[in-house]
Amino acid sequence: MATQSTEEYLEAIYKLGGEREPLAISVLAERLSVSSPSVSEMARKLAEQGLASYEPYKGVTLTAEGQARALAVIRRHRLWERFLTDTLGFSWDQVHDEACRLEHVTSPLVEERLAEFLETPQTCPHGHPMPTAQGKVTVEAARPLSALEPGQRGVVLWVPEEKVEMLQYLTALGLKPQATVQVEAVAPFQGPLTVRIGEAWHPLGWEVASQIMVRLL
Amino acid sequence: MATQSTEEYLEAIYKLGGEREPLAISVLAERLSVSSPSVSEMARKLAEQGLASYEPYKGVTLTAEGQARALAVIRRHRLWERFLTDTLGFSWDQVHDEACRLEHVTSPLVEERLAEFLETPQTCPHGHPMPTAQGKVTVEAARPLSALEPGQRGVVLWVPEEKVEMLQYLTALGLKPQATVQVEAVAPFQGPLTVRIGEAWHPLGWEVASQIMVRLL
DNA sequence: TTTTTATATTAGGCATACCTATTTTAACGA
DNA sequence: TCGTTAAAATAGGTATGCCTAATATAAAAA
Repeated sequence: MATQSTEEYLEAIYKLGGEREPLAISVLAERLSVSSPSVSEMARKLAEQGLASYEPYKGVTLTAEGQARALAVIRRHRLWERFLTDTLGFSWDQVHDEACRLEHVTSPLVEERLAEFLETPQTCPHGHPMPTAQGKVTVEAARPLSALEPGQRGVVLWVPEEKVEMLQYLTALGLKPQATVQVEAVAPFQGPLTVRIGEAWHPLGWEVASQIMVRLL
Repeated sequence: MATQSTEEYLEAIYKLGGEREPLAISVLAERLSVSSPSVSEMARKLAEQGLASYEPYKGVTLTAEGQARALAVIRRHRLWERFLTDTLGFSWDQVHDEACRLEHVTSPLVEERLAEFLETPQTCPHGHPMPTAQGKVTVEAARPLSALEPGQRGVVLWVPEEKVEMLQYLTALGLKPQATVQVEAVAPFQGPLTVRIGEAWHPLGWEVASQIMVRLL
């Protein structure tokens, strides 16, 4: 049985792209707020358990089994987020931390019943796609809002889920999944964008815009 | 912050009566399925943290703070049990183990919203009373079904929550909270009872009957 | 090619929460 | 009162998952 800590590593590796290509130890350490030696050690253990492949100095990559485990955890996380917002009435900036704990104590049976109760949601409240119970996930082709040219419009697909202050800011702007946003202007040198959401125009820092993923209209 | 393990000890001590009088180390060890030395050690730590008073060879008792913590955990446990049965449709024999894990990862905010969503339930599915958010609990005066004389009737108040097979057996008998049961006969020497539930008569082992708590009618 | 620098690993420790084996305590019966 | 016994304490050890400090590696710059 995978420990809570193991699940957190698998989830982080997956989200940082380690299901595709070797992920640097330092990147993982940064994300999990632990030291590099701790990550090295865990990488070795994940490899021992067949959940990751790991070559010293080369980084860590999930095996098929590791990916499946990671997606199961991510599915539980996103189901709980939906429950917390849709059923208990939490705002989308409150639910990530709660779900981070609930995801590790959820049996497959509770996962299944929860999904039924929520009527099989297709995304989390931040727009990220829901992996299926079979461990598949379909990620829609997306580009950052910052990549749009002036005059182009996009539909928001997803936003970062773990940044509380940014989520509160995006709430104020109305920048949530399904919202339509038009880029009116882009300042050079990765400068701020001017975007229109509904009838309102807003300046938007490039750094923020680069984290809002959209589908081009 | 109390660890998960700490919470489990507090909960077990409370349920075994250690909120009233010193509880023997061996009783706690048996309940938690750990060795006596492990319990001794944790008893000392609980005392250090001000959650229990502990005198070697005398047993362990919860302090006011320890009781409050224990009741908070028990409240979360019972709220999750209600959620799992009432909202997700689990049977009452499936929910204890799930709730045992969920109870340790539930913030006060989730606890509060969950209670609201469930419309402030007064008991768990097994009939045990719900502690309030303020850490108070009212336990109705009860006696075991085995203490009734032939001819006496009682209303089931609560049954053991953690014994899966017994709960399945009680389901078949219809012996659930609020059910009325009449004792028709009691065999001597702690022998089986004959009880009537609705129109049906059933033999009932004394050991089982002693764990069904009722209010005399 | 050699040196520098960033990154990662190894070495050695710590806290938690368990364990078994051994010793101590307390209570009870002879 | 003394010896026996059951319960609980201490002693010493393990695995997990962290840490810091020191060392090794690999990649980039000189």
